[in-house]
Amino acid sequence: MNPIKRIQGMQDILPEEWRYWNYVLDKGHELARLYGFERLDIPIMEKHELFERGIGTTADFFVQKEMYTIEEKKGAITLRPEFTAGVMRAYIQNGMSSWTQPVKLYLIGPIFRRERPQAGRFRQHHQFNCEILGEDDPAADVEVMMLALNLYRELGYKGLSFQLNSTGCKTCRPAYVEKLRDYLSQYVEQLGATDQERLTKNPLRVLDSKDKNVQPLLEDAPHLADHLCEDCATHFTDVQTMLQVLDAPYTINFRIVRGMDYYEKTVFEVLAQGIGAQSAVCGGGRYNLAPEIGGSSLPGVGFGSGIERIILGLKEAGIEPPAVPQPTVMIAHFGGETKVAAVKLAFELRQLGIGTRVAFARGKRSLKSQMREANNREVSYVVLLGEDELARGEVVVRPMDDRPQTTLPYADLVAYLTAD
RNA sequence: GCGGGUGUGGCGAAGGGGUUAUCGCGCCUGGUUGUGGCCCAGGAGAUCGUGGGUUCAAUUCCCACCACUCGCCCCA
Repeated sequence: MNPIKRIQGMQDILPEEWRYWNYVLDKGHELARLYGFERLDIPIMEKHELFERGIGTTADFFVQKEMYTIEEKKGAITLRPEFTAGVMRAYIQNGMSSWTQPVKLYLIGPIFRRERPQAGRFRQHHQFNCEILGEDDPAADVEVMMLALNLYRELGYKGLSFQLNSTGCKTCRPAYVEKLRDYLSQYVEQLGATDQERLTKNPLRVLDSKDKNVQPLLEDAPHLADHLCEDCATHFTDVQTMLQVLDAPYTINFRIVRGMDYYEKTVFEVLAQGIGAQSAVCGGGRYNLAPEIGGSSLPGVGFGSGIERIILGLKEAGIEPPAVPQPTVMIAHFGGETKVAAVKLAFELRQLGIGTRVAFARGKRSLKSQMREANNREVSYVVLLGEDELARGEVVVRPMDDRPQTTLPYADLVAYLTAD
């Protein structure tokens, strides 16, 4: 029988990994609260149509990333490949427009994309996601950006900066896209097959091309930032002004064009080292996608950050999170009556908040073996309950460091254990 | 979808056409009638990824497949 193995691209998160996870998640919760974001959870599956309409079928993301979709009698359902569309659905469905605006939400959970896995990229990964809904103030853009930046800073990342761009809006983008198309059309011959296809379907994406032959052509390409309408231009300037005041380093990168169709105005990424060939730990921007999924116009801004990638970066930088604390006591016994007493004592200690393990054994088990287990588990004390001790109402307490062991009345045990 | 790399006890590795497949870590037992770490002795644990081919003989050579992994693309 071949052992059954994990599905490709999916991970087990083992106990030793959890100290990293807890470190990151605790900081995420803490910052979210500090910035006034409230937690939202949504289902990991939605109707396929939500993503189809929300993400946009011309988006590379939608076209190339296979989603995990199940055909059901009532229509196709899909494991979420991102959070934003589901958040918008939840906003509309739960009538959040009647709440005090803006609504600030954060989410933590798994995301599924059927890509070929590699370092820093998985088919199931987890994101920490923050969204501000119902607000078009550029200060909101800056707030989510700073939340992300401070998350990484407080975790211990160094040398962080934003890659920033504006993708304009429905008013100014079409005119720019035509200019870009005209410009690029001169070089059709030199474009690769995918870039040629993009030129017709979504010319903006050519700016993001990794094709080394195409990159030189982009040197003199028109920049969207120079063709923004007044509203978008002001917005872009305001964001930059605030980032400067906050001493947040950023680089304007006209090639940042994100993969989802719904972005407008601000788009940004935060790059990090040490996550394989991947570089973005965080991507986000401003959008207005409620109309696509059947709601009224609603501005939003937010980011998603890959938790696995944050952790890879931490490891690369040699940042050590605190260890998960272990129980401090292990109770050893000699079976029979003494085991029953050990089990009882363990529950009493736990009631008092003292982390306790009991040595398990179906039959006889040597004290040596129990001591070895206690040593491996790094408990601070072994409490020994033998026949004699039980009869006399005593316990032997054996500190696992250099201190001598002592025999105590049962009643004095807690005082001894909590003394230091 | 396309390329590269790797598959040998639980984990990490070495090896090599033929006899009992090696080492380290981990695990178990004993040395200590009821006392861990260090040391010593012993022990359990492997269809050498799967299938086929070559050969008197394959875990070793060849082919295919599968899995894992890294990269392209794209993304968190």
